[in-house]
Formats: sequence, C-alpha cells, structure tokens
Amino acid sequence: MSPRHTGWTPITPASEWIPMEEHILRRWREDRVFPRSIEQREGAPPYVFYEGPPTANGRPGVHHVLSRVFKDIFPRFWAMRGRYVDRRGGWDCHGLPVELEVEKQLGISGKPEIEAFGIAEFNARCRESVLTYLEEWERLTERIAFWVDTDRAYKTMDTSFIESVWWALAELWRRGLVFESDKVVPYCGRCGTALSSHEVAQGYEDLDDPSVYVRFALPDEPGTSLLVWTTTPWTLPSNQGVAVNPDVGYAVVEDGGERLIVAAPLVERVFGEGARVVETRAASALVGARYTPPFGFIPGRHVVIPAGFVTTEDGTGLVHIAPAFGEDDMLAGREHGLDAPNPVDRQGRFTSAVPPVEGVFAKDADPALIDDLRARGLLYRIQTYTHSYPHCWRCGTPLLYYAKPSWYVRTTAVRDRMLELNSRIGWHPARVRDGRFGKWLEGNVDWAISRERYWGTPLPLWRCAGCDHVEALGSFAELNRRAGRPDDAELDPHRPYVDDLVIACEKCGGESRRVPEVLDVWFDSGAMPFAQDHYPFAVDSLEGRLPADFICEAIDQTRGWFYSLLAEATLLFDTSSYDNVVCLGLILDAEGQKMSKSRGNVVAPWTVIDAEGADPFRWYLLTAQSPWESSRFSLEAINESKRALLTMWNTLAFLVTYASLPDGWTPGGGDPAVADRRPVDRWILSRLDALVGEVTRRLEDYDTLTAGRAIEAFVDDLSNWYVRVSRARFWGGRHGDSSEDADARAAFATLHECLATLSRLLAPFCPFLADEMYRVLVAAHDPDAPDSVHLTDWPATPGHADSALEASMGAVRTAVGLGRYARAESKLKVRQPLAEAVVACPPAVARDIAPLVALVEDELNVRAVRFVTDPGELVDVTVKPNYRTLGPRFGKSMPAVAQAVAALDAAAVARAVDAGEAVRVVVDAVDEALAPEDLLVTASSTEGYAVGQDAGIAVGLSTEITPALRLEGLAREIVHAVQNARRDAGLRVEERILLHLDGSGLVREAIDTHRASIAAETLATDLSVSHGAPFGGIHRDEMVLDGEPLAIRIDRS
RNA sequence: GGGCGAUUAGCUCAGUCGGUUAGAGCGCAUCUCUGAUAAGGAUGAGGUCCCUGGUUCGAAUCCAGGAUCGCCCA
Repeated sequence: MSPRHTGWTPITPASEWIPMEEHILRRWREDRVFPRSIEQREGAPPYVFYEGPPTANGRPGVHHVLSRVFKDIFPRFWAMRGRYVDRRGGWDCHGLPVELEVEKQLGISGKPEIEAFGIAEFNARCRESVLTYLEEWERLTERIAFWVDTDRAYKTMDTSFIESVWWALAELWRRGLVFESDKVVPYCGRCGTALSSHEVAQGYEDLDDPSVYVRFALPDEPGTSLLVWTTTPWTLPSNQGVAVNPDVGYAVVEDGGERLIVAAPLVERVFGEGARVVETRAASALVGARYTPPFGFIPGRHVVIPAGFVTTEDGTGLVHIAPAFGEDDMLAGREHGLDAPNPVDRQGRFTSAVPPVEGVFAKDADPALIDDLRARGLLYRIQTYTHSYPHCWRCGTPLLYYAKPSWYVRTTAVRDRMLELNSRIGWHPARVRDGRFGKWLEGNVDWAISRERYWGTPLPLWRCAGCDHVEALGSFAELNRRAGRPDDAELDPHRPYVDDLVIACEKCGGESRRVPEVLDVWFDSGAMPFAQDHYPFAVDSLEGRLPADFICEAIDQTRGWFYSLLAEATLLFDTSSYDNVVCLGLILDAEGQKMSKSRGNVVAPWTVIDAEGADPFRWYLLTAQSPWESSRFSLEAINESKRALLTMWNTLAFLVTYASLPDGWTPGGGDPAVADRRPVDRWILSRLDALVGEVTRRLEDYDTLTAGRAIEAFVDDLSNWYVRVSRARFWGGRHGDSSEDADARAAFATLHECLATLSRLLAPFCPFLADEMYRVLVAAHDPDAPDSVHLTDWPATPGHADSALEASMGAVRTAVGLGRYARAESKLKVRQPLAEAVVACPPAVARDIAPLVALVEDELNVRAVRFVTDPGELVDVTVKPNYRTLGPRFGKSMPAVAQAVAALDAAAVARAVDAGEAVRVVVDAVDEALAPEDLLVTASSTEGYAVGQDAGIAVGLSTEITPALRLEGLAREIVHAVQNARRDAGLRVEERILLHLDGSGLVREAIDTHRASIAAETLATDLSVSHGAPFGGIHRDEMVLDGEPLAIRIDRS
C-alpha cells in the first residue's frame, strides 16, 4: 500500500487535474482499492448489476462513455450504502459484425467465399478479431473510472457460456417452446441470413423505390385489365394472385380506349378529375376472376382473392400477391390455395426460373423488369416512391422479405407474463415501460433465433437424416456420450467442429447431424444472467444473481438487450431479469446530428479526456441534462459544466491554505460543539444536512441530474456565502486570544465537515476529485480512517437541520443583495463605510434578520442597521390573494375574491397578516375569513428612498459620508492597495512585511488615523510614513486614490 | 402509414401537483468585489413557452388537432 501522507499537503491546482487523475489511478491500482471496496462488503445484501456486453471489435465512442458512467455511479452509490456490489464485465463476441470485419480483412464477401476459405480458419480469425480493441476498451474503462471487473469478464464465446446457452435452449425445446416454421422473414441476401425483428429495427433508411401501376389483363373480358400497384416490381414474376378488399366497390374506368379496374374510392387519385367510370362492381364480382400474369415464367393460379388487409389508402385497391415475399401474402396465399414459388436464391439473386434477370440481385432487377413490362405495354404508370425501408443493420444491403424455414422461440406463449413482469420494472424514464417497451411487448411475435452463419453459438439441435426427428442436447457431456466419446472429452462447441459430431437418432437409430444454423447473438446477450456463471453446471442457484437491481443501456436497446433479458428470464425462470433500468438517450454532435462514422462527426472519448479530464467528463454526462433525452455534445459544454467543480476545488484550496499556516488547524477534536458555533456555521451545516438527504433520495431514484444540481447549489452557498462572510475568521486564533481561537476552530471545523461530507457525496459522480479531497481532508489526518473515499460509508444525515435559521439567512442574503444594489445605484463602493442601512420589511422578516444583523452590517459595511416595520412609513405594501390556497376553495368565485382583496386597506391587512389574524372579506354577498397564508403581502419602496426591493424587503442606505467615514474608507482603500502590492510582490499570505507609505492630504490623514489597523491587516511589523517612497525594497507601487496620491514600498520583515 | 419522444432567452438546457411576475449556465453590455479563485457578485438587454382550438376561476404544464425535428416500427 502507498505510504500515507500525514498533515496538510498542498492542493493540486485545477490545471493539473489530468495528471492528478492518472496519479490517483495508479494509487487505486497499487492499493487494490476497487477489489477492497467489494471485499469489505462481503456478506452484505447484494446489489446486483449486469454489464450489457459491448463488442470489442470496434473502438469505443463517447456514447459508450455515457453508458459506462451511468453503469458506474449507481453501483458506487450502493456500495457506499453498504451493499455487496460485485461488478463483472462482459464481452459480446459472436455475430455478424465480427464476421463482416473478417470478411473485409480477408477481402472476401458472401457465404460461398467464406465456405471456400474454410469455416474453421474463418472462425479462428473471428475469434482473434473480436477482441482487437479489447485493450483500448479496458484502458478507457479504467481511465473513466468505470469500476468493473474486467479480469473476470465473461465472453459469450467461452465454452462455459455456450454450454449454459445450450442448457437454456434444450430446456425450452423440452417444453415445446422451440419450433421450426416456414415463414416470411426479413432476409439479407448479402449476409445470407434472416434477421430478427430487433435487428431489422436498427436498419431503417429512406429509399427511393419505383412505384408501378401494371395492367393484369382479364382474358374473359378483352380490353379490360386489373390495374395493380406495387413498390416491389422484382416480386412480379412470382405473382400468384391479386387481392381485393371484400368491403370495397370497384370501378371500371374507360381510359384512352381501354378499361381499367381500380377501387372506387381511388378513381380520382389514380386518373385525376373527370375520369369516366363506366361501371361499378362489388369486390365479390371480381373474386375468382382469372387474369394474365405480368410475367409468364412461373406457373400459378393467377386468380383474384379477397383479403381484409387491402386498403384504399394508396395504390389502386388491387394488391399483387407473391406469397414468398410478404407475410400478409403468405397468409392470404395459404388460405386460398396459392403456391409460394421463390425464384430468388439465398444470395438474393434471381435463379434461372426468371431468365431475363438471372443472377441479378432482386432489388436491382427492378429496372430490367419494368422495361420488359413497358415493352409489352403492361406498364400503365411509373413514379418514384420514397419510403423508409429496412436495410441490413451491419452491411447496409436492403432486406428482402422472403419465405424460408427458421427456428423460433415461442415468446408469444409468455407475452402476457412479460407484460406483467414489465409493469413492475422501474423504468427511467418511466414512460418507456408503457410506451416504447410496453407497446413492443404487446405486439410480440415469436422470436426468430436462427441465423445461417458461422461465428455464433451453434444451435444444439440434431436432426435425423432418416426420420427427420429432432432432438436438443443441453450439455457437452450429453453430446459426448451420444457421439460415443468420453463424457469429459475435449470439445469445441463452435463450428465446424461441433458439426462433425454425429449421434444416433433416439427414435430410429439413424444418423443425426446438427442443424446448420447458429444462434441470434441477442440470445447470447439475454443469457448472460445465468451463462456468465455457467449455470446450472458451475452453480446450482441464481440466488443473489438474478434479477439485477440495475442495468443501463441506451434507448436503442429496448428491442435488443432489454428484450432478450426479459424474454429469456421469463421463459426460463418466470421472473424479470432486472428491477431497475436506466434508458439513456442518444448523443448528438454540436449541430444536433447523430454521431456516426459515415458522417465523420464522431468525437473520440480520448479527445475529451485529454482536454478536460475524466471527472469533468463524468460530471457533464451525469448532471448537464436529462440523460434520457438526446443531447448535443461539445467540448465547450463540458468546460461550462466544470464550473461548479472548480468553485468547490477553490474552496478546498482556501481551507488548506489557511489550515496549513503556522498555528493553523488540523481536524481531530477540540473544536467547539456545533451548538456553540456561530449562526452562519449552523446555517451551512443545516444546508449540508438537507443536501445529504436530497442527494441520497435522488440517487435512490436514479436521478443524477437533480442530485447534481443540489450539489452545485450547495457549493455555491458554501463558497459564495459561507466562506465569503467567514473569511476573516480563518485568520483568527493567531493572537493568543482564546475566544478568537475558538471561533477560528469553529469555522475550520465547519468548513472541513462540509467539504469532507461533500467528498463522499461526490464520490460516485467524480471519483478522482472526491478521493483527492478525501485524502487531503480526512485520510491524511486520521490513520484509522479508510485510505480512500470509496471505502467509506455514505454519509448519514448529521441532524443539524434548522429550517428557521435557513429562513433567516435567506432574508439576510436578500437584504444584503438589495443593499449592494443600493450601493451600486448611488455609486458608493462597498469599501466606503456608511452610517446606516435602513431595512424596511414586515416584522416577521425583521425578527428573522435580527439575530444575524451583524452579518448584514459587515457585508454592507455599515455601522448600524435600522429596521422599519410599519408598512406605511418607507414601503408601500400590496396584498394579493394566494391562488394556490384559495383557488380550490373558491373556484369560479376567484375573480370576486381577487376584487374583494384588492379593495382592502393593504397596510391594515399587512399588519393583520403579520399578527397572524384572519381577514374578513365579502365574496358574492357571503362573509368569508381569509387566513394569513391565504394572502400574499409584497412590499415596494416608497418613492425616492430605498433603492432595492424584493420579496417584501426594501433596503435604503444613508448616503452621507462624514469626514470620519471618509478617512475610514480611504484606509480600507489603502489596505486593499497594499494587499494587491503584496500579491504582486509574490509574498506568501502569512509573510510579515515592513511597510512604507506616503501620501498627501487626506491619504496621509487616513494613514495616521488608522495606522494600527492598516498594519494589522497587511501583516506589517513596521509602518513608516515619509515623503515619497524611498528606493529599494522588494516592491514599489504608486497610485491615485480618490484624487489623492499614494506610494507604497514593501520589504520582507 | 402507425407508435414514442422533443419543440421554453442568441446558444445549451431546467421547470415538481395547473396557481397569477417562466428560470439557470454560457455569450453580450454596464458596474462591482477579491490575499481561496482558470474565480465571485449585481444590474440590464434578450421570451408568441412551436401553432390553433378546448377544459379550467387560472395553462409552459391537462385534452384535441396541426407543424417541424428525432427515434422506433410497418
């Protein structure tokens, strides 16, 4: 462990935060602070956190920092609250992104080329590639102080992880929840695999498609055609039918010598005004009609069928049906006995079934097919139609809707249970529960879990070549046994090795081989609650591991990880897998555009860290805006949000500067009890009390924004009021005066308690700054204290709350603010003492201020404060009804109440309110009593006197400057000038000086009159006055004060 | 086409249960304080709380419709 410093050490300047953070990182590492923070809570109730695994085959971006910072703060908070918070990292290893990367490296593309290259070697490359940036991820994770155990990180490609996933799939199989079905699926021809709906969700992009109107001739009615509309001309060769809406009338329109049939409501839309409708028919009259298909390559029934899904929103009301290429088409086709021919191969290219476009990618065949239609006179119209169309989320190829067999998990079986469990999840923001996520669950369809790819968890399903019987194997031991190997034989569950293991069919004894598909990677991620611990093989219970207390990802995971976690836990364990989830927004660039590699507007996290440091980065992400809204990101924004941290740091530096002076102060007892301290001490401690409560509540509610604001407000109070008004006290106690000494100790102890407590409240937000504060303030003075703030307990409310005192101080601060305003208005510097301030306010406010009146005198630099409490004398008062209390009582009569109140004698009402008496008014001929809280009394100054007013207080200043006050003001100007000179001379705050002054007239008189105080304030052991400042000395300065010359010379004492 | 959000000062954003005078920071202008300060303070300029309608004694806030932007889906 690092040697512990004792006593005060200087504060690292804010300009050195970055090297300081790096130093602290080394200390954490050497002192094993993170592991110890977990170990010391062993046996305590767990707070369970799951790391949603990123893939390490790409570089981390700022959005990853966002999620990792939120993943860090709550576990830190709960660890300090005493919970056992094991935090295990994880890496998502499988999936298309990895394969794509390797394809790129190898310069190959598509499945045939992968197979030619060899699956074994391909997967070996995937295994290497997936962790390309692991080191950078780990370095970033550590640098931003995301405390997560990367040494024990689970990897979804680990054999233990895969075995747990197999167990889960076999379990679901056993319960009949896994099935194979021919279904239309979103299919990527380039990648050669179906995509799950949550993958499809990630790839929508606007696409210009042809929108074509095609004539389907009716052979029984020469010269008459169905006008059919489609945006996917490439599916026309596969046409098997035309669907009409059974509830819609259809019109026959004569158009340039031909007769075209469209839905009656769409006639005008298609043909424009003045179309000649020669006949209308019910849909039933069309059903069963035969037509000539647009292309003759593929046989079929080519018949009109009824279908409820046909709309008259757009198109022609006659829908082209190609059952192989649409879910609706497939269902309607089955119902009416249509075939589902599919002339598109697994690469998305036309087969020889459609000779003109053989080998062409389906969507690319549109122009050739349209030309063909046009040449044969079948094309009625072509337009361009821009719509949002799904693309492969990784390779960007437009997806095809395509019928093929796939493996499914029957999630619809637990749909209602998922909804029920979801209703109990603490969503942040809450709206996601019933909104985006809830709606998604309501529309749940069975989860397509198979992918015809290579680098993934192989499906543990074996199919018999003889009898087609399928069985699921849920463990490696079982597979080995069935394959005739020893139970514990070495086994690589990845392809192609696992594909070589042939088992005997349990039914017919025939040869059973594994199905070729691998698993949707989202199933891997959703399995992590049990697979990271190799359940049920390595552990037999998930007690304390499931569900998680807290998870966090960006909103785009609603259909990804948030879903896969919930679905799998519900299916397998009948529970949710998380109790709370923070759902983060997107990070946009400074222009409000989404950051993406293609736009080139991605900000690298290292840029931010190197410029501003990790803690300012964290503070910005945690407190600058609602985390679930998308927000604009810029370096400037971080710099702005850093302000509060700088103020806090300056306050810390102030304390250390004075405490470490000779005869300074160290923590550790002998300080006055809180009850014996000054009101301002008790005030800031009361504020601290409130702050601890507020931050605790907010973090319990996963609200970092409001917690951070509360901290900022406190820091402002501490620095700009407490330290400001207490500054002189930190000089006290150096003159052997015991009462001064006690007062100084009280001030030090108070400020120290505030900052030390602040260090613990700040620890989850800014772990570096907080730890440094704690080290300087606490650990360096108390050998028994934990050596890091992250090993301490979360502060308890210290019990210093005093709401009356806070109200009083509020009034004082208002009065001082108004007084300063009054000075500014009359151009009277605060250094010029004045005889009197007059504070006009209600008696209650005067009573609030009275015990703290000395503060007002000091801050306004006046000899005395006089209160004027009679409303008539210096202030006008106005009385208004309190709508908040009276509104519910009087409702519609509120205008009458307002009128009645306005008619009252305001001064009399003000006195009554102050005395706590009810006021009677007549409203709508009824006598009503208004309680004091029902009336709002505001004061405003009478003309020509007071110059500041607010919240029932007005402050005026006597502006007469007597000769004595003038001299005193000058003396303070002289002190100010000397202090500046000291600073310019580079003297330490405590260094004694020999001071030589010269000035004429009033300046000379001021020096003579206030000689002792000038010397004391400037730490001058000797003060000499003569004509002109002699040469020599370490510093000389000359200036003009109030038209009078002043010369200063300073020497070291 | 549907769902979910967002729209508040020049910029970035808060705004609790509907309560009459809507806030902060930054920027700008003027002034000021300071032996803790990469600071602080005061004042000012700057607002159609996206629009329209409704509910209500009272709407930035609730409801309906619309506009724009974004996300999610079909």
